[in-house]
Amino acid sequence: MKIDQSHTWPSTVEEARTIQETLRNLVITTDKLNTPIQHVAGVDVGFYHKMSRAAVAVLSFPDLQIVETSLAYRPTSFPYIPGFLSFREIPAILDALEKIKTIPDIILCDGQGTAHRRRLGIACHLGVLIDIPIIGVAKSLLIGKHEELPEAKGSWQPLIHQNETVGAVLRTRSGVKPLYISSGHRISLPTAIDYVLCCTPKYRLPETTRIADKLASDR
DNA sequence: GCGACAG
DNA sequence: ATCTTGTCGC
Repeated sequence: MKIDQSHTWPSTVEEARTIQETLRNLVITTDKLNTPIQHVAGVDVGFYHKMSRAAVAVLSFPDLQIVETSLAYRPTSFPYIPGFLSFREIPAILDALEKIKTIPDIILCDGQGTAHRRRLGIACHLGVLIDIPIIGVAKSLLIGKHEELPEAKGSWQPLIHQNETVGAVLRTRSGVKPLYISSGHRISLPTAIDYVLCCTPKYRLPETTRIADKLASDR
């Protein structure tokens, strides 16, 4: 797919913060999906030495079979700073997405969406840049609080930050640590939860992210 | 000031 | 994220 990479990336957190404050206004948290959903994709990034390796895995939906994958390498140019993950990972992800022929209807992204201090986690940032429906799927908490969660698969609780529901804590498998789900772009929280569950037939993590994870970190 | 802190 | 083998439990 064609991707506009003509913009420059910030070199300081101050600059990055300003970009977040600007882009947060472009995020859409209502459903604007292209139906029917035929393809879902997972994206992830692995690091070694000073290189970033981004992986994209496009799966058919709802059967979740691999349709296409891509890998891209690029020097890591931004450090990991909580709240600024997107500036470290997105450049390589865009390179990998550029190589994909099948444009996914929904992307599942490792990390938070709106469950972010400035409501612009990596899923929102990436979503606004490529204008594709995207869901933030994080394995741990960045911000917010929530009530205790029942042990049954499918149960969830709203994730609250500054009196606002910014995401959901979702049990994707009984008796296992929950995932933190939030809107990235062009999808509502309830719909995001539905699709995450559809992509999680067997393990804690969605098939999309499991495959992308493996591609990004396999040796 | 102190502790927390996606990947 | 990454460093790392076997082992306990369903």
